[in-house]
Amino acid sequence: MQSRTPASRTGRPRSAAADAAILAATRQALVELGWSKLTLGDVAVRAGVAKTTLYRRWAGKNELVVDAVAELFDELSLPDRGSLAADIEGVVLQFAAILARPEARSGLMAVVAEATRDDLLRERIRASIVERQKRLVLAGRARAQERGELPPQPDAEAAARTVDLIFDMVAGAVVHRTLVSAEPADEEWAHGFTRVLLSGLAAAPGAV
Amino acid sequence: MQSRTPASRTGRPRSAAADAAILAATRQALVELGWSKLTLGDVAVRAGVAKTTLYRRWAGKNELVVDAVAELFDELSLPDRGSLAADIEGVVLQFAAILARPEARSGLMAVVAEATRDDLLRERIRASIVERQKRLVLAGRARAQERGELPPQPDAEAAARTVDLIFDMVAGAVVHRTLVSAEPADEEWAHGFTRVLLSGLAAAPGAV
DNA sequence: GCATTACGCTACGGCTCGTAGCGAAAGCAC
DNA sequence: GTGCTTTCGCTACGAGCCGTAGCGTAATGC
Repeated sequence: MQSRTPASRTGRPRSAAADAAILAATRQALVELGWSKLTLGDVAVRAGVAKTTLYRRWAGKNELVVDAVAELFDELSLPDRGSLAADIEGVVLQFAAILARPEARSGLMAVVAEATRDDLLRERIRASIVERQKRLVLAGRARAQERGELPPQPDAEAAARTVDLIFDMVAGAVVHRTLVSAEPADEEWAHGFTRVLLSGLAAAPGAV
Repeated sequence: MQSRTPASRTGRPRSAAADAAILAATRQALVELGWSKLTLGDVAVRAGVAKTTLYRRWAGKNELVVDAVAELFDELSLPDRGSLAADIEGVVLQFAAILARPEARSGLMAVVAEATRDDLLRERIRASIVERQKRLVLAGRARAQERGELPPQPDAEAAARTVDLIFDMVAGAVVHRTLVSAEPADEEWAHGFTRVLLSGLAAAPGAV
């Protein structure tokens, strides 16, 4: 979390239960209050912890919310569904399920907005959230190449660019659908999205 | 802006210059301070206006920033570039140019995050920002169908779903690329994106 | 002129912030 | 057990911002 393991072998250890309680209280406060009305004092009361304890562990609201939201992405996994199309739909639906939670909706976008002016915060988000998502894209792509559904890309640099592009397309579309358009990214939508992503617009725009 | 035109035919009229000064000051404050540290008192000082004047016109920080950012989208247009691919690249690059501005980056995502808990705010964003973007997608699609690049879709409901999907894919990808991945959505990226959107992943994943 | 509305200015209570200081609690080494 | 170290809960504090009220003045239409 806060990367505190170097020194301090003696003395009273930090309560792991307090960490869990604080992060859970943060998510609860995000649901009930939203980002802007969330205060650290309120979180401390909800968690049954002194406000000073909170400030000893996190630098501020931004870092706290990033960690609280990051835990929601622990459940991400990519079971092999047999085809590239099915794998993509699986990733989309898992991501959509996380973004369907109100604590993820109000928290995630807010910290991304703050990260536009804070490089350390953006790196924290990248390491604890984005990287986990990207791993799913990499895994799905590797499987598809083994199946022969996608041609191998020997050029490492070009392959990295492609993965980044796909990742931005998948994650961006789900986020935009959920937060801006405010419509659910359900199975029907995921199916249509996968069809366009795989075959393109010109291919079969009619059928669903 | 604040949709104040119904009554009030007499009395001192509201200063249009003050509106412009306030919105410009808001954008400047967004650049220098970011969303979370922006205060309405500071904006009032920058605009050379009393703080009470600000509160008479806008309900709060959210509404003010939406209007300030919305003005950035006035420049959106879609000149006919002769082909669907070129039109898409044009839309992507125009959207990317707006998101390259720091006042758009920190402001837009923040209000979207707030809108997850405020239906009126989301409607305000939809009407003043999203709708303008979507019009470009609709125009590009209509042109492509006239050219024969895309088959016509007689089913109105299915056509609307397709437009929504395309819109979420285009806008979402640019936003994610710019804000989350924190990489520029330049011409090379727009080119690769357009190729995937039109032809799909399986088609030609190698060449750029 | 008169009525009406917008403006600038000042002042205020209320809330949150982030920190300091203190005594008590919970571990480890001996 | 006795000490040493670190964390914890609690209280209190100055600072800053919020959103509003009140008042006198400025700019319109009639």
